[in-house]
Amino acid sequence: MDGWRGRPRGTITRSLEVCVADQETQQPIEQLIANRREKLKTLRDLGVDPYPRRFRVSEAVSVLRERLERIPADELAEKPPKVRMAGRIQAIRGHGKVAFADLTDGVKKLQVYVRRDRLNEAAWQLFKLLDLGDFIGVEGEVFRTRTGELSVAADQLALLAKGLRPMPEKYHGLADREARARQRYLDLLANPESRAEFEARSRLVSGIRRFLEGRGFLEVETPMMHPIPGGASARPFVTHHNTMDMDLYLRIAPELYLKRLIVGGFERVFELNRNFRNEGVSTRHNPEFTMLEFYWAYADYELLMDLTEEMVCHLAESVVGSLTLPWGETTIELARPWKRLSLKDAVLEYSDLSPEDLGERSRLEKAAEHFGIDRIAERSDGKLLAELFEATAESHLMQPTFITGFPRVISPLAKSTEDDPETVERFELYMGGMEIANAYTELNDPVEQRRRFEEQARATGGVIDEDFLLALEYGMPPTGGEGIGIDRLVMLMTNRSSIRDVILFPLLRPRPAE
RNA sequence: GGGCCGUUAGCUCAGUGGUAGAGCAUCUGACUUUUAAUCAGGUGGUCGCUGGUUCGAUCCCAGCACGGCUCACCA
Repeated sequence: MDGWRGRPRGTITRSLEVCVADQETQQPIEQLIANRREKLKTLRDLGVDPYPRRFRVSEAVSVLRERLERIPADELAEKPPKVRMAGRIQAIRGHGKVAFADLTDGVKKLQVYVRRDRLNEAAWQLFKLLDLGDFIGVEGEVFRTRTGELSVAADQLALLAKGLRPMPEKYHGLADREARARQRYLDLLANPESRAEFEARSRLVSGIRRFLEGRGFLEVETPMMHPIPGGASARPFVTHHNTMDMDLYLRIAPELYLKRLIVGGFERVFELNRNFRNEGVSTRHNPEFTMLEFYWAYADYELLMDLTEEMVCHLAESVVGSLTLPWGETTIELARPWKRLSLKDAVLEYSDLSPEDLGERSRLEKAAEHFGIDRIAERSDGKLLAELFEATAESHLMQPTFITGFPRVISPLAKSTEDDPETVERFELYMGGMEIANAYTELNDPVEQRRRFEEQARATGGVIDEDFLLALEYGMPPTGGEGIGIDRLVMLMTNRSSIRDVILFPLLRPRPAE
C-alpha cells in the first residue's frame, strides 16, 4: 500500500515516463526513500547487516528509564550502570563530533549520547548513516548531562532495522484522520494519546474478563458463522462454504447459542467477541463490533441492572480512575444508583407529547408523523413507541439511565412482566446519548417462544431457528441475559465521539488502485 | 443513500483568476552536554482526478474518487 496520492493514474507508457523522470528530477517522497536506500547500500558496503536477527537487551527502554530515574545523581556518577537497550530513533540532535538521539520503546524515551572519541570509527560511520525511525541497539554507561537529562553514553552501536520511509512530523504528529485510521501504526507512533486510548481499551477488556470470572462466569466461544442469523434483527453478511455448498451468515449476535449453553448446564457464561451487521457506517456503528454477552441462570433483569452498575463502575475506576467521565462539553456521573425510566416516561419527559398521544393507534401515528418517522403504517404500536423514544429522548440521555417497559412485540426473546403480557422484563442502558447495553429476563417457555418467532416471521419475514426451539424444549432455567457494546463503552471511557477512534482498524474503503 | 464541508511538499498548515509559501523532515556545511538544539545554504509541488467557463484555473462551475460531520438505515 502506497500512501502517496499525488501519482497520476495512467497507462503503462505514462508510468514508464514517470520512472524515467524519477532518475533525473525525482519525485519528492521517492527522493526521501532514495536517500535512505542509498544509506542502506552504503551500510551494506561497510559490512553492516541492516536487518540483524537479534540484539539482547538488559531491559526495555521504559523499564530502564523508570529504574534509573530513582538513582540519586551522585551514586550515578560514582558507579555508572552499564546497560544494553534497543528502540526506535525518535530524534537526533547533532553537534559535530557529538550527538544526542532519543530512543523510544513506544512508551518512554531515553537519550543516547554519542561521542566520536568514545566509539570506534565503524560505529561512528554507522551513526552518521542513521535516520529518524531506524531501530538501533545501544550499549553504554548511564549518566546525567549538564542539563540533568538521563542519558546513555554509547560505547557500542548496532543497527537493528533500517526504515525506508520518513516518520510523521515529530511535533504535530499525524493529524489527518483518514491517514490515522488507514495507517494506524503511524498514528500509534506519532500520537501518544491514541496509543493511550487503545491501551485503555485493552485494560477495559481484560477488566471485564476478570470481573466476570471472579463471579463464576465461564468464557465460551460460539460460532461466528451461522446457518440461520438470529438473536437480533440486523441484516447479516452472507458467505458460502464451498465443499458443503452451504450459505452461512456472519453472526449478528451470539444470543441463541449462549442460551443453548444455559440449557446444557453452564449456569454462567459470557462471550466477548465480534458481531457483524450489514448496516450503515456511522460515528457509532462499525460493521464489525465487539460485544459482551453474558447469561446468568436464576437471575432476572433486576439483578442484571445491579451487576451492570457494579461492573461499569468497577471498570471506570480501574481504566479511568474515576466515576466521573469527561464527555465532550459535559461529564457523566457513574455514582450509583442510576436513573430508571420507562420507555413511555422517557418519551413524555423529552417531548411535548401527553400520555394520551401514546395511547390509541391514531394518536400514536400522528405523534410519529410529527417526529418524521417513516413507514408508519407498517410498523407496530410498540415499534412506533421505540422510534419515538429514539427521536425524542435517546440523544438527551447523557447520565446513565436504565430504560425499561419495552413492548413485547419488539422483544421476541424476552419474558413478559407478571402484570402485563404486552410488556417485557427488559432494559436498555443509555449513556452519553448512546445505547450501551440491552438485557432481559430470557423467555424460556418453548411454546411461547415459538409463537413469538412466528409472530415475528409474519411481520418481518425470516427463518425460525428450529434447532434453538428444540433446545428450549429440553428446558432452560429462568435466566437473565445481557449484551454490552464494548466499542461504545470504550468511547465513553476515552471521551471519543467516533467509534473509528477506538477500533484499531475500522472498515474503510480501499484506496483506488493506481 | 441524502445534505453540508474538506482534499495544497513526506508531515503540520498558510495562500491567490496571471501555474505557489512557511515550519518540521530531507540534502550540504559549521558546531564535543543538546533536548521542538542552533547557525548558514540548498533540493523538493501537473495545489485529489476528469471535464467546463476563461486569453489564462490551484482558485470559479460540474462530475467523479476518498475522507469528515450530519440525517437516514440499524430492536
